[in-house]
Amino acid sequence: MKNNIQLTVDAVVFGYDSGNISVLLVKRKFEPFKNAWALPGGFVLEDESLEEAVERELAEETGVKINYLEQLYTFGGIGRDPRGRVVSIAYFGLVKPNAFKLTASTDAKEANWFNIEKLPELAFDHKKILNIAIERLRGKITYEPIGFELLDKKFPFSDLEKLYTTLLNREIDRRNFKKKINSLKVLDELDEKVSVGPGRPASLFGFNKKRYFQLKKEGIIFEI
Amino acid sequence: MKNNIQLTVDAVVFGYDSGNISVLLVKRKFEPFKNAWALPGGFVLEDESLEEAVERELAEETGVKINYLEQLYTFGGIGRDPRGRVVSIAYFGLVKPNAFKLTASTDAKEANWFNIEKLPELAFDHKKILNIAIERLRGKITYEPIGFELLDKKFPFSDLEKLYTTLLNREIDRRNFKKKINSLKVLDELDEKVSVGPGRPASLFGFNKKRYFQLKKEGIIFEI
DNA sequence: ACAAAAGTGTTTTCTATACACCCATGG
DNA sequence: CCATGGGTGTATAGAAAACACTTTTGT
Repeated sequence: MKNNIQLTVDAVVFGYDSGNISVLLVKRKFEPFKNAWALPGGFVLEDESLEEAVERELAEETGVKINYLEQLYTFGGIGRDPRGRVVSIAYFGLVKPNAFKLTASTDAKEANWFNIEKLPELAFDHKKILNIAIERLRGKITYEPIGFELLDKKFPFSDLEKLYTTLLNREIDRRNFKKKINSLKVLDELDEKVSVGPGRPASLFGFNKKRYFQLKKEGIIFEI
Repeated sequence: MKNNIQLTVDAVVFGYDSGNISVLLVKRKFEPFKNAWALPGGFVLEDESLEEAVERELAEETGVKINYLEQLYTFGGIGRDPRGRVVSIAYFGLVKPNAFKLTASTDAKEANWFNIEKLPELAFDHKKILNIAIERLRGKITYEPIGFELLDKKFPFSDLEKLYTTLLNREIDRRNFKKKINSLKVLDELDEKVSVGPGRPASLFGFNKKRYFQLKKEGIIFEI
């Protein structure tokens, strides 16, 4: 009954900042695919859960602190790793902009952020995994209020709007969008304004975690 | 880098017949959990894909011919198998009533169908897996026209209606339901009627695969 | 003063829901 | 002839979509 299948985890971690969706990649130090960019990840240890494995690998390889993590899909095709049979459980993660900016500024490291429109060649079948993750992100954001996971604790409403237009790649009517978000009651308007460059200063919003988790539990469909 | 993690697949296969949703279980012949009911499944071989493994195990253990198969979730908790670290990739399957009836009638076998409301104790964490699968089935049927996978090629409209009322556990207005299904244009009305017992004979419907796959590709949301 | 971004309501259209009676057959 | 299940349309309410101007700041 013993098989010789190796088990890995891979993480597709998205970050967002002012109109750019980026994904976290690491440069491979060893063969195969030495020097190619790849999703962070690695072998699962016998005494750790899958989630622990993902978090450990992310910490080791990138130092990025994840904000949201869910299982994406398991890839088990026969020829996907030249070293032999390797099955990989892919995870889908989101980080807040501060984590994002931090690592992004730590240039010249072996980990880096790439705009999802401008990706390098990827090792293994990681391109395929990434595409599935992007699809999931696009899909998920329309029926679950997951977008907040990518924004700062306090954010102007226009950030949220820009996130949706970027991700869905279409214009959104600001008034209708606001109406819909308001109807969910997940946003608390704060007594604080922020002003960046010309234009009227924007109120900052926070999101109401309690209400948010309640909606998630109800499996809310909110169809942007 | 070698780990000692074993990899299995498990299948949650649903069948439907006249108001009953059933799931396919097998009785375990060996320890651990000898004689307990469990999801069909087993170890993945090194030279087969995950889907091949599921289909092989299903054929070996139950003889049931699957009609629809998708990956459900991967379970990798540390203590889930007393034999050691075993990670299981669970699949979600649907069969047509004929396959369903066939095996159901082959009584006294080691494989059997159980109404999802009347389940026995299950081995391992299979109860948890099954619950997640049921959730997925309920959810999926409301936003993807997946229900047809559980019905015969030709079926009276009332079968479809009954499937939905059973699965969603609420009454559905027949006229509104018909309107909604019709608007998807996935049903072709056939020039054939069937009559079972008293009552007006029902027209038979087939479903339009072409249109159906097109909708699936579009990720249609149809919200029953 | 003007350019740039934020903020705000109303009308129209479409979709969802509620609702009840006639039809065709078997017994 | 009656019990059983199949088949059909309309009116109302609610949700989504279309649509443009005013406010506040920086330069």
